[in-house]
Amino acid sequence: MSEMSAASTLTKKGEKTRQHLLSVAEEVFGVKGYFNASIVDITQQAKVAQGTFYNYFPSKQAIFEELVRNMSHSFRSEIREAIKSASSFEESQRIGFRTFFSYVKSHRNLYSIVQQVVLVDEELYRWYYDRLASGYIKGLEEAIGKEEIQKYDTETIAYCLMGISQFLGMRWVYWEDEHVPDHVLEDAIAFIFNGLKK
Amino acid sequence: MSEMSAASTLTKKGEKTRQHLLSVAEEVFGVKGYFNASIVDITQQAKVAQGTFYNYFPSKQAIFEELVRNMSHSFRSEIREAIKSASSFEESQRIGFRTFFSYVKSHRNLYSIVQQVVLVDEELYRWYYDRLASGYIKGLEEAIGKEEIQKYDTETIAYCLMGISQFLGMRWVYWEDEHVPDHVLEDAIAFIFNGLKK
Amino acid sequence: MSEMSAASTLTKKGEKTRQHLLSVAEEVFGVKGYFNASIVDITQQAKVAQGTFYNYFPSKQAIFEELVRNMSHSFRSEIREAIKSASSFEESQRIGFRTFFSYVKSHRNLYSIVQQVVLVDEELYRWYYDRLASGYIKGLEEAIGKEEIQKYDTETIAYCLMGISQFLGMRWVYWEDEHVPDHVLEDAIAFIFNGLKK
Amino acid sequence: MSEMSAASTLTKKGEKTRQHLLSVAEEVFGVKGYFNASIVDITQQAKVAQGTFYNYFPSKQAIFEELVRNMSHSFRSEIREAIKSASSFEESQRIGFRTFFSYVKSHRNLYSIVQQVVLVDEELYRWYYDRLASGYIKGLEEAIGKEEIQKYDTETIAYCLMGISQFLGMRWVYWEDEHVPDHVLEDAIAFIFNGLKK
DNA sequence: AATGAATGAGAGTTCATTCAT
DNA sequence: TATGAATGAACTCTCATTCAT
Repeated sequence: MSEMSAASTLTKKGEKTRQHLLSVAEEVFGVKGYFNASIVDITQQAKVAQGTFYNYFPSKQAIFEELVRNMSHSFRSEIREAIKSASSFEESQRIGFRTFFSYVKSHRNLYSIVQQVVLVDEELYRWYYDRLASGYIKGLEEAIGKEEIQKYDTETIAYCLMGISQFLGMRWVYWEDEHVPDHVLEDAIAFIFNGLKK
Repeated sequence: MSEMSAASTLTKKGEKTRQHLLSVAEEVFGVKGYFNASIVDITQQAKVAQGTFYNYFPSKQAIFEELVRNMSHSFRSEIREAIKSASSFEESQRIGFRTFFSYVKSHRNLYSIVQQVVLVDEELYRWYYDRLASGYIKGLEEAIGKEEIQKYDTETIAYCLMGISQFLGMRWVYWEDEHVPDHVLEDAIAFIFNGLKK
Repeated sequence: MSEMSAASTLTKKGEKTRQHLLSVAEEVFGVKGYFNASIVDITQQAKVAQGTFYNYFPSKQAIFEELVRNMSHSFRSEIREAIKSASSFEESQRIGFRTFFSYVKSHRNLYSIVQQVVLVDEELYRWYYDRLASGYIKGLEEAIGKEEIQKYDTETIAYCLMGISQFLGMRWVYWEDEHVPDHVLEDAIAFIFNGLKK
Repeated sequence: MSEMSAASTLTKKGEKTRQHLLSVAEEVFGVKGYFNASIVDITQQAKVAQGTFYNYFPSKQAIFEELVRNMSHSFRSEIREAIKSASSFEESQRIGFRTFFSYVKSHRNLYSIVQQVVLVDEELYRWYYDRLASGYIKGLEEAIGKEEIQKYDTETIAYCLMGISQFLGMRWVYWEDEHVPDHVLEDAIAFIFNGLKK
């Protein structure tokens, strides 16, 4: 439940090992998938003994969940940071989308991991999208307050927007391993703004 | 009907067993997930011996793939049938969405299975969405031809629409096990049509 | 125990099926080996149902044993026939060797089967070589009686001769799938006759 | 010493377990045969868990092959050692035969294993006899050089000699579980020397 | 803190054989 | 006579986890 679980005290060396395992696990899970990846895969690639893994994480599922939570935070904070300077709802959306896709492009493994959460821990999966949605909802409510966009049910639109970015990311970044082409991004954003504007 | 030939000849009894296994597998995979479900789970629930399974399917993955292909067909043909009578693009979309959600509601397990395909066989996963997308694209091109909607890149919009339905289905049908509420459906459709109209 | 086991009465059609299975089994066992070959391999290649097999043979081992016994007979009778006309011990040996190697060359599968007997049924294995040895012994005793060769322990020499033909057959026929080269055959025979002559 | 590296590091305890498994496997394969022996047979007799087996050997075939290679080495080095002191070709042959038979007598299981190699891995089988043959050939060439024996094709004679020892070993040591009787050994050696001498 | 040996339940799959039709 | 559906025990192998050092 706590986001920094594990042991109460860790020496510097211990902390380093722990982080190393997390980063190796990110790659292994991303490439092989949660179910096809084994603890041995992780420990071998990390060049530690199997037992070492269990000094830092209580189970395979635990390290996976920690990765997901980490990703959720880093991803959302990156977006938050990026749209800080935006002066309008439209601009913030545009920046948000771009950031999302470039994040996905450079964290392909993490993106792949999210898709697997549903099979590992449904609760966590819902948590992940709930948190993500709440960011969207806040933005939408503000824009509605300022009468920048139509008065839709914000949760509905939030899920629409998440669906759109997820599927465009899947189609271009994940399948083709390319950046989402500009004309695609422009058409998608045009579609969305037409859909939202008064 | 089946895309994979399997055995050369199947008696009536054999065909029945095979269908029974398929239907039990649908439930088991849907509930437990592909990786957590075992052949024993399927054969026990189907009340046949483990060996019987392998008289009809060469592997666990094979039966899973057949389920996905079956679903792809039945789902798309149901939609196709439903929107036959629609007199405008708008009406066909509205009917299409409704049909999608009611299909998901009554085939919860199949829906859950699709989400897992990506982890089992990525090729099949792409095949599934490619086929689905091509249906959307055809409808969009027609509507553009008739100048009912704006001239967007149709593939982009197709993936947007698939993303939207997927996420609304996930949020209300899959998580809450309810029908998508009317106000959600209406807002989503309004959003989409505003987005598309000239 | 009886060499014609199976059913008491067989129609013509039944007898044909039975022979067909035997001949297919010879190939399958020869190529894949007893343990790697399955009844399905045999019935599929013979184009009959699995159940049909058990109408004619009580078990996998039974058909294998019948093949071995058949081979033992046909092989020995071929040799016997061939050396009938020989006018001296030396000539009969020379003909015997040639016949052995050409038999092996044209019945590669049967030869391969013999090598497996030891793992399937040790008793049968000993029976096979006992019978073979007794032919050699008879010939040797005769030659000793006629003072054509030295007075060795005939069983010992019989096993020496069987070992020699077995290993030469293995080396040239089985491994290279060629006829035993003439110079090999000549050297082997020279070695043997020097060894035996007074 | 081992030709296959297996794990990167093995503690003393690990090495002990590994050797124990090898020695138990030798007995199990020797008694039941490769195909009739299961990993469970080995681990139960070794009193370790099934999983332990796979900590040391990647597969059933791998441990079998290692046994064969070990045997090949130990057997040949024992012979080599034994005939070191021989002052003539004749003496070395006599000692070699005796050593062969006493090796077989005290390593009945290993002997039985060799007979099975052909069914498990034909390449390994040929390797085994090639190596063995090359020892014989070297001895024969030397003797020919010294004009101690006739000028035969050495490979042919090597296979003859291997066949002879194999079959005598089978007949007396393997089947009767006795030492090869002296009169058999003497007759065989007489036969061979008559065959070889000038 | 780190190791790696040991575990054992459970996985997917094979196959000789039986039996009702 | 021929069929092929059904069986279930047995197989090889995997892997998350524990524990003594």
